[in-house]
Amino acid sequence: MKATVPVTVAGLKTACSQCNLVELCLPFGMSENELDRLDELVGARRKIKRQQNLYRAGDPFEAIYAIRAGSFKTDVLLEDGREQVTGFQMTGEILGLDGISTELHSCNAIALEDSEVCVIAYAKLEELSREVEGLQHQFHKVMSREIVRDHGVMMLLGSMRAEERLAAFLLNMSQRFTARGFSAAEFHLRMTREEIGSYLGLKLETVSRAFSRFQDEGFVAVQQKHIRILDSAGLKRLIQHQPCGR
Amino acid sequence: MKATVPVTVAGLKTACSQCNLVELCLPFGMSENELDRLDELVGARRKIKRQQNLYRAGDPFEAIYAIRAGSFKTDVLLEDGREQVTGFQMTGEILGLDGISTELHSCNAIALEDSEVCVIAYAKLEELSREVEGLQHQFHKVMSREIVRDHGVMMLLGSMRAEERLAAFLLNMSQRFTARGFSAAEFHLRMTREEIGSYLGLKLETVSRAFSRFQDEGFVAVQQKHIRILDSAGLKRLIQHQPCGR
DNA sequence: GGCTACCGTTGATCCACGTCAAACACACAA
DNA sequence: TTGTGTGTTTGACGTGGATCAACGGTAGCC
Repeated sequence: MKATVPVTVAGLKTACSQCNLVELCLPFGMSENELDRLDELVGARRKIKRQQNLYRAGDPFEAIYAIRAGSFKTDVLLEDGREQVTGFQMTGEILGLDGISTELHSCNAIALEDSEVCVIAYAKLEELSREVEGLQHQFHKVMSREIVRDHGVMMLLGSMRAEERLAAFLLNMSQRFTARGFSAAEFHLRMTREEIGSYLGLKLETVSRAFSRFQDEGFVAVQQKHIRILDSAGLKRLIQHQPCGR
Repeated sequence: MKATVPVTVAGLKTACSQCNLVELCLPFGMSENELDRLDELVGARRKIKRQQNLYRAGDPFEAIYAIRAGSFKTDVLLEDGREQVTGFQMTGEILGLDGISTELHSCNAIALEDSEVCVIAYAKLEELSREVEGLQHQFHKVMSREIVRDHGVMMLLGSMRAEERLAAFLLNMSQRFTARGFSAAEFHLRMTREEIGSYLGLKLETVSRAFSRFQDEGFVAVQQKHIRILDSAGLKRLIQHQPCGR
């Protein structure tokens, strides 16, 4: 399929084998031979502007997406307009797995900044993963990891207090930035307080107050979306010692 | 479909092709030929007594499990003892998918009643699903469905009020009993109020009060764990019209 | 059949977080 | 520069669900 796309320099750039996100993404753990075959898989790239949808709930499912640059949120909407953010995704992470089950996407994926994704035709992925064991295995791991992550979010939402949730969120972001070679202590959040709140099951005012409290306590320095973590051990302590409340 | 496969008594007992749960379980959508091959896959069965663990967080992951009889809960524990129930599973549903990502189970699976599962060696499943397209596809659907389900739970936990959560829970249970040929209106819950509460992010007293309220309003008749749904439309209405609260 | 432990219900009170409201900060356009 | 809009912070107040406590029902077990 990639051969059918008129390719030049742009085409070259899509090669997974050349991508520095390999170790975060689908190709992780694959041998060089396998990686070469993988390059067949990734067709086009697609640029998504800030605030635009990569896909919407109800869209027919045809492909999954690997984030090459930028970041996204996924959310589900209730008919009465309530929004639940189900996740924030960064480079190297995979979007669209929700669509496999019904062949329709079940949530919305929206770019938090101008972003770019690699389009992975799903039919082709299934085909290739029947031949390439490493790909099959890694794909299963990616899906399973999403399930485990979701269970962690349930823990957050079901059993933790507001400040614990925010602390867990910040530590998680920090860890993911680290994995991408950025500072663990200082980063820029691409989402609003309202989006954080929706993800954490809190109102934006509560998120804002928790940020202020963390700042007062010396855990973090907050300047709008710019976060500096001053005492990550303190944040970790916060998570375990609080009585629940729910 | 069933009639065409001649099997010995011993074979009968494990054969997926003979199982009346086929249309709820992994084999769904597979052709007859494919089903025959599937019978290679399901090794032993295992009986689990009420309150016993099928597996625990931290156990090495080797197999996934299809519930043949009975029901389970899965939960994750925080170090300080807080429990979050991440799901309730019934016959035909698959347990253990969380283990693929790290090759360790990340949650506990506990039988809510004396139960029996089919043990599906994971290595064998990967192998066979490289050969049997229908199995591969169905397996992916099962994983994806779990992800979608989890997003629904996040919606519950993050954006719904106590009574909405319980209404959604009851409707979900009803729908799943229906899919298994049981009454949609009358069923027996195998879990305690505390477990329901943990799943829904509520305290057991709140669950109990919500049940009482539903009974007062004529939505359901509750007698301990025995539930009769009198007005499912009313429950559905409850879910959409309430202002949020969080 | 009666004991005992667990489970469920209900009431009174409390508090974490939601709601409402006002002010501020920053970005971008005219 | 001023305006306009979106996002953030902070305060005052209200409330849904947690907590604490007492009691009643049911099931498992001698």
